[in-house]
Amino acid sequence: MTKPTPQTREQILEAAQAAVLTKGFSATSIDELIAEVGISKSGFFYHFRDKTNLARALLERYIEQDDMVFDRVFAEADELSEDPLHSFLIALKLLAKVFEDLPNGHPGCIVASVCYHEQLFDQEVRSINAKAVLSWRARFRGRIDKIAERYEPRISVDLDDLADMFSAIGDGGIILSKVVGDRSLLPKQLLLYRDFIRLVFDPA
Amino acid sequence: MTKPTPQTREQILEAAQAAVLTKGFSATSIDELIAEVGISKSGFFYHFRDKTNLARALLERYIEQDDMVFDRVFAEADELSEDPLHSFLIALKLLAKVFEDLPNGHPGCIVASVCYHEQLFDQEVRSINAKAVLSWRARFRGRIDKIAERYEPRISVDLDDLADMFSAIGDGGIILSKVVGDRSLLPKQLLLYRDFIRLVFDPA
DNA sequence: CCGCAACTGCACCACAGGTACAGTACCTGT
DNA sequence: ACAGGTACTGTACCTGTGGTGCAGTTGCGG
Repeated sequence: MTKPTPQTREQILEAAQAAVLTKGFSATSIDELIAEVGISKSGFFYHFRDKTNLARALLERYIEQDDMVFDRVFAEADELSEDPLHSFLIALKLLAKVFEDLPNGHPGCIVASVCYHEQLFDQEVRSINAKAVLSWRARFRGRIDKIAERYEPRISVDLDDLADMFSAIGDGGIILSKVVGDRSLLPKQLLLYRDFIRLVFDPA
Repeated sequence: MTKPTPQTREQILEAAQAAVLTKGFSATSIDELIAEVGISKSGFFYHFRDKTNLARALLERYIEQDDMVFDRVFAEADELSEDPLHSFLIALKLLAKVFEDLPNGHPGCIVASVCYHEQLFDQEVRSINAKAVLSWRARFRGRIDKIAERYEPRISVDLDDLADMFSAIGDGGIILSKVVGDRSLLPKQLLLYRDFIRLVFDPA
């Protein structure tokens, strides 16, 4: 802990993430990463046993960062309202704003990228990926449960599906934004999800 | 036209699509494709100038097949109801059923795959990809416009965003299904989009 | 001055993508 | 019957680079 956490490893991961999200995992060469970071090939293999190990680290780091954003946004929203519905609606608005403020739009979701490379990785990486999506479901399901305790839904909906819808809209919105080249599309989709939640639960 | 359309080319594309969707484009080798189809390397290069050319063909073929499904489903729905809202709701239900009936779930969306490989391809491929998403927007926007002519929306929504939401839910739902390994998630998400449309426009 | 973390340098191989061509089997129009 | 196109096969060859192993080095904390 006396060490400031080896930053070379972090630099490699940062470079790898950007490359993987724009060209795919296999097309991301180790040579290119070490050139960008300024280390030797052996230096790379000191930090990562092999390329698959890099993939796992990349995925775990992405999920961790993602969770931190969610934690922060939900905490902030909870401070602004005690009501579970209003807090959730505030959180979604804050989240939309976070994505809107990213200067070049959302760079891409590693979970989605891994999904479209699944046969390249071992069972463990795929299982980490699945666990991440299920943890998002659990997080949103928890919020929605508390909303449903207080507000009668206007239509009958499965609450797991409603929770999953966030992940779907998120990953789908990222793809939309990237493909069309319009970074406003992701936040707009999140706000549409917010409208749906409001229509389902808000009696007003 | 007397020829039954070279089926070897189609076999290559079929094998390539399955491989690309599960391992990514770069990890899909020409050697592996020709082994599966049972042709020689020269045979491959007779059909495709290079690998990029294969990618373009793959994308164009996917978009074409996708459009055909949409055409069929919307035509079927139009026969069942003259009302634009009801026809749209029927179409979404039919579409959910189409995906539910796929024995192994949706194999993946080439548009999304290309999106996560963009730097690998030239401007033309990326432009084809963007055009596909915009054509989905136009298709759904057309339907939604007709609904909005007859039904006053319960909340104020941007109709382009509402149209885009289908693409987002579709691509996001595919990822969800693939990652969690539950093929029911995609159709469930489509039905949730249907619920949203109903809540927005249906006065009942 | 020991020992560990964090590297560098070098050698190596398999294999993928791609090129170049010559040859062949079959079908079609004239 | 034969000219010519389509749809290939076979062979040879070249380049780049991904992935790996391992021996050696540097610098810093204790």
